[in-house]
This record gives sequence, structure tokens and C-alpha cells, in this order.
Amino acid sequence: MASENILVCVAWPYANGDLHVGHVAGAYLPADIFARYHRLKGNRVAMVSGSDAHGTPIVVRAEKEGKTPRQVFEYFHARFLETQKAIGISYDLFTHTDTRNHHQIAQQMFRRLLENNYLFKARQKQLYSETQGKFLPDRLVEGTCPICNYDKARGDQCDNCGNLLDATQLINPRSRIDGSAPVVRESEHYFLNLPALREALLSYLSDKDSYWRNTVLDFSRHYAGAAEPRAFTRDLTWGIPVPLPDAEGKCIYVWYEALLGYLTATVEWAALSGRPEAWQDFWYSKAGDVKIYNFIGKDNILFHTVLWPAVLLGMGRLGEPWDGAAGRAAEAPRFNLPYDVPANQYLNLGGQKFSKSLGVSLDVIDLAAKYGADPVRFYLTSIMPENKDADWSWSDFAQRNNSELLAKWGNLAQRTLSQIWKNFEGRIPAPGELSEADQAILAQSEAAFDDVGDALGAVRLREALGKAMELATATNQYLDREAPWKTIKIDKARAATQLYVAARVIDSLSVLLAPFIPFTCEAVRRQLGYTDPLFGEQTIEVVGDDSDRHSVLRYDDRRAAGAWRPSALQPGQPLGGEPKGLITRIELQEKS
RNA sequence: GGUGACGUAGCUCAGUCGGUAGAGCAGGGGACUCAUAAGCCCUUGGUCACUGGUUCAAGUCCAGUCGUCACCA
Repeated sequence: MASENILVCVAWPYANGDLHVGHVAGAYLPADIFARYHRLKGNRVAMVSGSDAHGTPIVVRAEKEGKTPRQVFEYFHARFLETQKAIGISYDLFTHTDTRNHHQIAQQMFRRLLENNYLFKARQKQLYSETQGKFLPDRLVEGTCPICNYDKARGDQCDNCGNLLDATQLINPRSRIDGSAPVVRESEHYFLNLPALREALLSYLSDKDSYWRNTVLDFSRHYAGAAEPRAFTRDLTWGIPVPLPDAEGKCIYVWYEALLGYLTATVEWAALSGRPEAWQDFWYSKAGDVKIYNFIGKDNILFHTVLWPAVLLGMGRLGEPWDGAAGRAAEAPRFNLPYDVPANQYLNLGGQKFSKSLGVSLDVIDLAAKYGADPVRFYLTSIMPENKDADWSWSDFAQRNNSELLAKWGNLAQRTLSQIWKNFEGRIPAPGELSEADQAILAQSEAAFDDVGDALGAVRLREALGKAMELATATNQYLDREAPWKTIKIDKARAATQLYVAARVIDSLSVLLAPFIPFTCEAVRRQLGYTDPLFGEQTIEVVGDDSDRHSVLRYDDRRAAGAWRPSALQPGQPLGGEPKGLITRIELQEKS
């Protein structure tokens, strides 16, 4: 089968607060599972994301803490790198939006959209703070709600009656920064002409019925069909400046340049890999063998299914050369649009939304350190909010870990390998003739590569994990029926065959489960005596020259030897030492 | 307010073209003992949110209600 190019785009975390398990369950983990599967499958994979470094909340936080916006975002960016490494999110590149590369391409985007007439200027009324000498973002204004008279309504929405507001309608508006009263001023902005792209967007959305989630599709179509122009610029200081002489003090609206990060991160990844053109293999459709997947949370759906495709369509004839030197080729390739946007719902904690300010949070690094990355990954996959919101429960976490991950998978490897270790000098025993039962379980393990693979390919991850676990259960059943611990007392050759068969299925399982619980699977692989790893290595590196130095997460796959195919375990292979338990029991005390 | 999705056993979820509900875990019972008191076998749990409609027949289609969530100047 021809190999595919799979671009795994992951939502960009906003760098003004730590990540929590909700983020992991919603976007990063599903993306990682999916990317690992495709790597094992032998496809060309690039998984990219980064920190969203710009925008108002970072400026506000910086002002509050007496820091620069850069200091704030760099602090969280560094923590993002550690967090994602700890939980094993295998980005080919996790960068950020304040790189030279990103700035340059974002300004290119703006120019091309303007040239192609998808941006137009219009005046907009906005609240202006005279004490601060700048326009106030809606959310930084407070006042009395014109609908319900609640006196602490925010500029974008009233928390009391729930209605969306226009900040200029607020009665007695005041700045949330210094309490002063802002005035209404007109400001000129660029707007993205979505109506002009409506037909193209609806056409793009027209063939997604068979595989898009129903939480995504109808919603997107409805919005695309009624799309109005949307502001593309903001009066901001911390962002990417609009590249026009008469646009001082205006930046590209942070959402659009953050979305562009999928493209700019791929460009940066290609450059760092020493093949600067490689990004085109994912973004320009040459042979129809490219698929772009966007892993996001449900709050971001419209941005990825409508606004981002609109930008890509609008840039449309952007040619090959980013420097523009070669001009616009008449037949320049078009950008690939997202093939699938498998948006997840939310993961809550004790029925409440994750919220740092309310103390509703779970630190990912802590969890990984205390319980191991795989138990957390396993549990989060089991409850992954693919169709509806899910809830983190400590008792459920412990139960899943002890009764499923440990009992079925960890124990299966342990019981098999320890018998081999004790009775066959620590080497994979040589099988004799295979019985029907032996052949049946081996056949089941081979079929699992298709079953589990199909579900993974369709981004039905919970289902895929369930199917892989079924094989583990079947193998436990096989062992109980065959009882090699009894056989060995009367027929050692037969016991050798039984344990060889079990070890071989476990070897297959170490691949089938690897996308979900890579750390445990690597450990089993080492115990089976392999010396090369399934996956590559994640590293945090500093890249760029003096004026553009930044830290990134990278993935080096040169040693990766894993392949999505049934085990060909060699008899005689020495085990990698005395088998040890893979999973630790979780005993719950105080937490519920 | 508008749009969309979701609401099935204690928990997490399946239910394809409509034919009176399934799995894993938890709970109960049993035989074994290689294994981290794990594994295996058997088993108890459901007015499928509510109301009305279409139909010989609805968890499954239609309308409405309630609840949850997200998005929308």
C-alpha cells in the first residue's frame, strides 16, 4: 500500500496559564495516539503545534505582574514543553508564534488576502481608554447590562442574563484595568470577506458526511452558509503588525495568525529537518495522498472548519515562494484544507469546568510523575470525550488502572514472561507444532491489526483501545485454558509452544497498544529482548539564531523500529532481564 | 434569543436499513494458582430524560418539553 502523508495539527495552547488534563484529553492525547499509529503504519507524519504567544490576556497578565508580555509567554511556553514531554505527546515540532518565521509568513498571509480582495477596510466603533491611550478589548470593559441592568456585565457578554453584548452598548462602562470611563471612538479595521468565500466553503464542506463527526458538520455548514464579514485586525500592541504603512498600532487578530501556525510550524519543521521544501508535501496536494487532521476542542470548531479554510482558500493562489520573488504563478498549487476536524467535547473535573482561578485543576506533570504517563493516558483514552463531555473521577481512574490496564495487560505480560524466565533460561522458547487453539489466538492477533487500525484511522480512539484490550482478554483466556504451568510438569515441549504463542501475541499487543500507552509498550518490548525502540525520541532543544532563539519540542525518529504488523518473534531471543511489573496499583485514600 | 450536539444498567460506553436492549468495570457466586489477591468461569442490574405522534412494530423516525455543553455583533 502506498504510504500517505499525514499532517497532524494540534490546537495551539494559549500561553497565559498551565495546561491541565482537560487539554490533554481533548486534543493533545488524541492527536498523539493518531500520529503514533500512522508512524507505526509507515506513513510520513508531521505533528505540529506551538504556543500561542500573542493577544490581550497575555498583555494584561504581564501588566499585572510587572513583566513584559514576552516574559509571560516564555514562562508558560517552557512549561508547555515540559508538560507535553512528560505525558508523551510526540510533536515533530512544538514551537510558538513569536518566531521570525511565523511573523514573516503571517504578514505574507495578510498581503495575499488583501491582493486577492478578501480583506476590506471598514470603520468600527470601539471603546477607547483615554487614561491608557489605547482601545480596550471588550472583555476588559465592565458596565451595566442594557438588557437586564446587571451592573457587572462584561463588554462581550452579561454573566447575569447570558446575552451577548456589544461593549459600546454598556451603560456606564468602565475599564477593568484602572476603573476609568472609556469613550467611544471610531477605528478603522480590516475585515475578512467571508460572504465572498461562502460558496467555496460550502463546497468544501459538502463531501464530509461520511466521516466527520455530527457534532462538527451541521454546525459548520450552518455557520458557513450564514457567514458575515469578521474583523481581521485589532488595535493591539502585542501581536503581529499589519504590514502596511498606514496601519500603525494595528495587529493581525491573534486567532488568524495562530491558525496560520499550522502552516508556519510545518515550514519551520521542514527547515529544521534539513529539507526546507518538505512542508509542501503536506500543504500542496500533488498526488491526493495527503491528509490534514486538526485535533481541537469543541469551542474551536468554527475557527477550524470555516475561518481557517476561508483563509487558506483566500490565500489560494499563493505560490511556492514565500519571499514572493517569483510572483504569483498562474498555476500555483492550492493549499490543502483540513481533511478531518475530529473535535472533542470537554473533560470536566468533579462536574466542574477546569479553572485555575477556582482551583479546579489537575497538573499534568504531577500526575505523570506520581502515577506514570501511561495510566493517565489509558484512563483519559477510556473516557475520551469524543461525543459528549466527560468527567475525571479519581475512583474511576484507579479502577481502570487496576482492573484493566494492570490486570489485563500488565499482568498478562508478567505472568507469561516470568514463566519463560524461570523455565526456559530466560529465552523465548522454540515452539513445536501449533494446535488449533494456538493458531486461533495467533490469527486473532493478526486480525487485530486491521480491526484496531481501522478504528484508529477513523479517529475512533476509545473503540480502538477497546478492541486492542479484547485481544489481551482473549490471550488471558488462552493461557487459562492451556495452563502452561500445568503442562510443564508433564510435557515441557508443549509448554514451550504455549508460552511461545503467548509471548508472540504479547509482542503484537505491544505494538497494538503502543499508540495509547507507549511507555509500557516500550518496556514490554525491552523485556521481550528487543534492543531497538518502537518510537523515536522527544527532545527539548533551543533553535534559531541570536535574534530568533527559541525552545522547541522535537521528535527524532532515526532509531524507531516499530511497525504496524504482527509479531515475528524469534525463538531463542534472550529476554531483557528478569520480568518486572509494568504498572503500579493505585490505592486511593483521601481523594474521591 | 439563535444554531448545533448530547441525555441508554452504580460507572464508562455500544446499539448498523425501526422488529419489545448489549459490552467492559463495579456488585454476587464458583473452580484454579503461572502472575502485582491479578487472571478464568457463571451471574444480579435498564419505564433507553419526559410528553405526544407516525407505524403491525420506536432507544432507533417526527413534533414539543426539560436538562447539560459549545458556538453566534
